[in-house]
Amino acid sequence: MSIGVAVPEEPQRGRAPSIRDVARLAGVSHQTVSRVLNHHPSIRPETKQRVLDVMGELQYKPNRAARALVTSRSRTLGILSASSTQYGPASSIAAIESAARTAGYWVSTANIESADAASIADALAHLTAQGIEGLVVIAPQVRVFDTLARLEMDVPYVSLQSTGRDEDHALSVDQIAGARMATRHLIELGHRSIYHLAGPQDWIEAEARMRGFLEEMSAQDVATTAPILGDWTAEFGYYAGRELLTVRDFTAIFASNDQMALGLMHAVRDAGLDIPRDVSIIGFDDIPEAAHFWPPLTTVRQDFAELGRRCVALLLGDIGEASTEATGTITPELVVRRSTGAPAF
Amino acid sequence: MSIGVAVPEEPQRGRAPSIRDVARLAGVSHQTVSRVLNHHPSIRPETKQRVLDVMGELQYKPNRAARALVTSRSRTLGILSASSTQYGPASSIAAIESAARTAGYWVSTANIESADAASIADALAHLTAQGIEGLVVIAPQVRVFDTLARLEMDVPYVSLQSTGRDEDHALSVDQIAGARMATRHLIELGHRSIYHLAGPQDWIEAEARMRGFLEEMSAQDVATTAPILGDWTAEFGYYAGRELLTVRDFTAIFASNDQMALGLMHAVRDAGLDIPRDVSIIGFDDIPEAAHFWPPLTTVRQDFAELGRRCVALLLGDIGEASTEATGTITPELVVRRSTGAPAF
DNA sequence: TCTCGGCATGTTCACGGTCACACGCCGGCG
DNA sequence: CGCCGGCGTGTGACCGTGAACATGCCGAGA
Repeated sequence: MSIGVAVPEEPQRGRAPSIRDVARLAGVSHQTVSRVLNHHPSIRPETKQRVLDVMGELQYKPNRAARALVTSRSRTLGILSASSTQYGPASSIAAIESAARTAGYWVSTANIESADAASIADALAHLTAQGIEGLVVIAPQVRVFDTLARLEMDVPYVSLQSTGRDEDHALSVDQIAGARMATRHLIELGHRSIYHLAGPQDWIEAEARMRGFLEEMSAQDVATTAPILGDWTAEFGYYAGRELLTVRDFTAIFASNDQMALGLMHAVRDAGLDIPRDVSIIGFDDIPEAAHFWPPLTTVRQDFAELGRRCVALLLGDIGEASTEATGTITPELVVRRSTGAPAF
Repeated sequence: MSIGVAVPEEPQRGRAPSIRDVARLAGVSHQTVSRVLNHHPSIRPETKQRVLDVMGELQYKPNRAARALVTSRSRTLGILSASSTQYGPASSIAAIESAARTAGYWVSTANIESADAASIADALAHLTAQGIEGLVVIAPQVRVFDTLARLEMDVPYVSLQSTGRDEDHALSVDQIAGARMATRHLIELGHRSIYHLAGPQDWIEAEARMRGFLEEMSAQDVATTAPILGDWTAEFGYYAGRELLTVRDFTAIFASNDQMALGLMHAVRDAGLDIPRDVSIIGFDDIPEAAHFWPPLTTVRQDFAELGRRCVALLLGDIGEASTEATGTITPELVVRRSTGAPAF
């Protein structure tokens, strides 16, 4: 297979039509055209129609750069993302893009490969050089926000978690509740020795899920061991599982995402054990593949798309575009499949 | 968990510094500053240094909009994407973004949810309204290119496959070879009744993989049945598998991507059959999870990142940015795991 | 009837860069 | 000795749009 490039025929009409071209043909001033574009109220309907007709005829399209220059508004949102190849982040990104587009905004993405300060600073510089009006961070947020502060950027940003001080802007997406649901499910099945395979702690979601786990465990008076800090990958889940199984002092594991759960299941099977008879495993996210794992994975579904939409709503509200106080809780949902069951003990 | 917005303290310095501000403080004309910015050769080193110092002091950052306006170059690449939540597309997108950034380009993405013409046209309009200089399509390309032609857009675009006429620009990424490798692997194991679960046919990759399958089958003189056209999802693989198993006149299936392979494996297990003893299954892509499926999936690895990089190189070459004739073949690689074996017959 | 205010529209300027051209200086060459 | 060309720099125009301000007209109120 190959890659092809194609350059369509060039109409050779020098330059794209500007509002002045439209104005000339419509017999009005360029400002009138500008008013039509911006839905100014005081325009006679017939004038407006005439202008619109000419615009259609000329295939006129407003020049974004000129507009951005004069208004000093880019109408662009930036996304700073890590591991954008994973289902969760990718879903949120898609939703953000979609919501932004609906609101007439553009989205520009910068991915970081490594989470070091230089890489973050570089991505951030790239985004701000573009004059983004808002920033969504889907990455190790703690470090990003540090960098953000150090760079003295004055762009409103959202994370998927309030850091505590910005509670007035908070929109609850209750991942803690999701983690508690998962944990409670295991406890209700009769498990008392439960491990938690957490995500990287500078990801606020990971931290929240871990908090939910610990809260529920202590609320139900179940003794708990220190969570294992993972990196979201199936690979890590696999090796962590192998490690854990050398001791095997547990009957269930709550993994912070489905990929790590998958790796765990692999390790458990490798050890010749049965899921869920010997070990119950629960994940988080409900990626589309989870229903087809072996066994189909019990997990917690989150609405990534809704998450993305809310991010955008919040940002735009902050920019002053809309006052959608779209507060309300997105409740995750427990999806019980076949990877969890009562302990054999 | 919740979402938080934060607006950092505003330095209230009215407006960002422009080249004229820099010029004034450096005691030169604004044009000299511009020359420094654009690395013009005829500048005395000491003048240049003075300007650079002032720029640092003022934290001067060039205004992208102003630049784009006067040069009529946006330095932005567009990505039109479908199913960007899948591993393959997401990986390519990330790679494209990274390569573009390195070249000083921005990337703007538009996702389409449904592949209907209206949705495609909308996304395309959004991207062109932004003045993109190049377009990467990761979507049902046939329809996109139709729309592109109908809209008379004059933006260079790349797809992951030459359409045949643009072979001069072709960069071979041999997916046909990959598909042939997969097929040959099955045949060499002794399989003679092999199904192919293909991807949507307006995705050029899907079509190429199917072609590879058919080519190899006929080259090896193995009778073949018509491929089944899927939609890339595990869900589809599962139902297709259930359907196929009602007849069970095959010993192996080549799925066009790993997700569909996963669904197939699920269906096979549901039928109480063993993989690979009763049915061998091979996928395509080698998503990171594939190694942890049950059984670990034999598949064909593609270098999505390299693919993305080449796309960008090709586009920039076409824009005239670089003349990187980065031709060369990206060869996919067969990864043999445990989901394939000799037929039990 | 005169004034005033609002509507519909036009004129001019500003936004922050780049580009084309002009200018003074200096050394080389006819 | 005068002309030419290149170097380092400055001047002014221009890109496409939106905002401030100006203008003419018309109807309402004094």
